[in-house]
Amino acid sequence: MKSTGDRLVAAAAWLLDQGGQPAVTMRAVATAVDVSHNAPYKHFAGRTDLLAAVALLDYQALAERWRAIRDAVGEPRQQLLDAFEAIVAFSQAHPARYRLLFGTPDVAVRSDALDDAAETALHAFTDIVIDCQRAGALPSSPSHNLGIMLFATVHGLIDADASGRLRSRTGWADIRAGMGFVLDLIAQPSDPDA
Amino acid sequence: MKSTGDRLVAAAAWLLDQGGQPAVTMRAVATAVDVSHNAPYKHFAGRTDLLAAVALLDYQALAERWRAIRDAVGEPRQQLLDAFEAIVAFSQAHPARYRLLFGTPDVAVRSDALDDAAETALHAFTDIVIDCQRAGALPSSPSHNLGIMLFATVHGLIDADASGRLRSRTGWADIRAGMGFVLDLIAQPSDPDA
DNA sequence: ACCTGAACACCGTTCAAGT
DNA sequence: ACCTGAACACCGTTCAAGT
Repeated sequence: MKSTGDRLVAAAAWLLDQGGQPAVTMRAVATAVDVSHNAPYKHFAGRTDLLAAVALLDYQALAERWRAIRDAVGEPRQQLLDAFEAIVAFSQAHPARYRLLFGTPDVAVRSDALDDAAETALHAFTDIVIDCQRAGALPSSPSHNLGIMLFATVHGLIDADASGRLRSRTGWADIRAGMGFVLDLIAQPSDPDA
Repeated sequence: MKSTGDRLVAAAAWLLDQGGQPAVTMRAVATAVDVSHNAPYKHFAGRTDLLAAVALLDYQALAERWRAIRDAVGEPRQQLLDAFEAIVAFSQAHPARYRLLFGTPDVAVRSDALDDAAETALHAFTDIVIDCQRAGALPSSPSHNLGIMLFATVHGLIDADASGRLRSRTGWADIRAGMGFVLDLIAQPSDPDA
């Protein structure tokens, strides 16, 4: 049986999926777990802390997913496209939770543990970028710069898509098409080591 | 003398700058304008409508700014960097208002008028991209695709910077450095028409 | 037309108890 | 240790009046 704390986090995640941040009231979370409206305060300091707990789990799951993609067999370039696909899929299945992870925080959901988890996730992503560089599918710029630039671009396209400003302007069927466009733009025209 | 409606919009923008979305309560806006707590409802349907009015003005001002940059004398590539600089400066001076324009909306602030204004602003930005293409400073990909991709990337870097995950990972002094990196990555290695 | 005051149904959070 | 019930100071929004 899961602890009350765990059940509160799960309920908060579920409410985020159902109705976004506004739906995640402490009272609704408590009701979903069948405790009194203020029992959550015995497990979390407040609403911000509860949301941070949701974000922590999602960062960890995302890092895990990216590591699994990298460990699978396949071309690095395809693994990078799979990594894009993974984050795009998450952002579409759980928009409010995606925003909690990568959106500019309105209510600052920050902590050292959370920053570490975000760092670890971005590290798993960058590892795939590094594999692409080694395979000659991406230029040999500093990996951290290239990694954060590529992630910034998917993130930007995700936001543009979510706000409806992507499809109408570009003719791209989806964000995947956009990232293919980006990779083609920056791919080495020819492998200098070949 | 400005109308009460205009003064409410100005007060909302000011409150966004001071304390972000949470600070923009209808009551605080009303108090700032010295009217009763529900007078705003005689001018706007509700909080969402008031925020939309702020966003509309900001979209228009941004479009104006980008047009001015394009009309100034100078190299297209430098104008593009100036365009990046303009949006970065706005995001740093008015983070909550920037989020209102380009962040994924938690409370959907949307309307046809707002979509049009956003479209117009992105158009002004893309015009500068087109000038760069004509000057051979950017590849001749479809301009809409290139424009939205470049905007997505600045936006992503702005979010990464705002959440503190930029400087620590890349060593970039600021977002301007990041966009210089991006332009170098996708710039034509040599002008084929030269 | 434009504004006010009272009121309603919510919130997050705190406090004093209960078992 | 973990939970409950009452309470406080807020919200957005609505309604019935006022000028």
